[in-house]
Amino acid sequence: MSLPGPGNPATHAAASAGRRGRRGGATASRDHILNAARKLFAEHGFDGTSLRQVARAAGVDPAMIHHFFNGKDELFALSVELPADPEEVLAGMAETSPDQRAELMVRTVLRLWESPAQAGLLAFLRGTIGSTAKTALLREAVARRVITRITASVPGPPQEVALRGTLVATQIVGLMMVRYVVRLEPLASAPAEDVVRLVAPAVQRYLTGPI
Amino acid sequence: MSLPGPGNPATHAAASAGRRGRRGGATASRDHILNAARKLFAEHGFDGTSLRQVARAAGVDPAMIHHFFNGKDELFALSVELPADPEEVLAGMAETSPDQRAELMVRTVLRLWESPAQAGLLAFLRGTIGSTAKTALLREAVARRVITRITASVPGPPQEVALRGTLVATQIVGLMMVRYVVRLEPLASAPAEDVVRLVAPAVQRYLTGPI
DNA sequence: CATTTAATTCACCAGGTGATGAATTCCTCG
DNA sequence: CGAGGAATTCATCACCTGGTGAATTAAATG
Repeated sequence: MSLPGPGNPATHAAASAGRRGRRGGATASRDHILNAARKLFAEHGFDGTSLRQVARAAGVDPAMIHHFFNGKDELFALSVELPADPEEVLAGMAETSPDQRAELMVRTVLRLWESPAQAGLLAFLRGTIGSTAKTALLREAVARRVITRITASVPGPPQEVALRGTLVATQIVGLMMVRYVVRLEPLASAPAEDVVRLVAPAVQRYLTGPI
Repeated sequence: MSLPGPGNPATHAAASAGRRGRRGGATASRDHILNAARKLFAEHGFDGTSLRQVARAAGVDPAMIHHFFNGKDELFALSVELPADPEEVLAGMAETSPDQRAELMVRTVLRLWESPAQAGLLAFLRGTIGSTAKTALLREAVARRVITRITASVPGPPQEVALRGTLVATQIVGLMMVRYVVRLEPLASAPAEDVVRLVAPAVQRYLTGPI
């Protein structure tokens, strides 16, 4: 509740319910829609969220969504975009020595999930895991983009390095699921520093330890 | 494709399309429906699967589902039931020494996911992660039932033991997600023995190692 | 054989879905 | 001031959803 940004929705929308035509003053409906969409997509996933729900939460007529955005897909895409550039983050990975990469990875994951991106990430996860088709896309993206960067310049035969990459994924994905999706206590409210101290060693072993 | 059990659906259903009333011979429609439901729920989750899809895949009139089952919820429940009794499995956990429990856990998880229960487990995961309400239920169940069994008789202050439990969950959940839901290679097709050898130590460290 | 019971199909219902087009009102630019 | 464009609402559309009730046919039971 109480995100920063445009204030309480449905203020003049409620005041002028049933009245047609343009409202006075600057409009914030687009932002209201985006905020409501972010929240609802994060809570119920793509299929579980209807445009009418979004419109209701934003205090806005359902048709406005089609006025500002081209249908549900574009709304989802625009409300889910990450604030950090993934390429940039991943480039930083490859530039760090493999021996200290685990700590950087865990730190990065925590920072990302504790930023305003959390709603978007949740929406992305929920929407993606919900269907096999989207899961396949995720698999390709993760395999090609993420895992190769994470295992860059890790010594060993390629097949073994690839295996290390998926094992690292195992630990990182599990951390995200338990701490941010299912929210199991006491891990969910443990300080970030503690989490880094606890799980980075496990990640490091998968990445460069004995196998 | 080609599960064991009742043969090709839609055989006499297709042969007698449009003809009303009871068919000759023994009927297998109930099993056809259950099989189709298992598969579709596993692929698309609860909300992502419609009764009409199930009926189409089973080669059966949609109304048959309501004839054999009491609505979508009962169909889901009956098609998703686990072959192994969770209580029994978890009891076995508590009876094993904490020092060897990690290997047993990983073995058990792999055995379960490589059994016919896989479709049901996938359906359960997809259906559960898709909505916040069901995620909350999952959290309660996991916290109360599973984690306390897993950490039974692990030495240390309760708060620390609880933390260990969630860390273990982290690794186990990540393994399930990467190997069975997202199916990242080469982990997805690695032999079970290799997986046990690779991830059981990490789990064991979380459970009884230094913290 | 007659009666009951189960399996199957069909024709619906009320409600929700994403989407479209017209009508209305206001702001901005000339 | 007048014209055009942007914001807003309303009334729809076609489709899909889970679910119900009746009609038809076969099997099981007496």
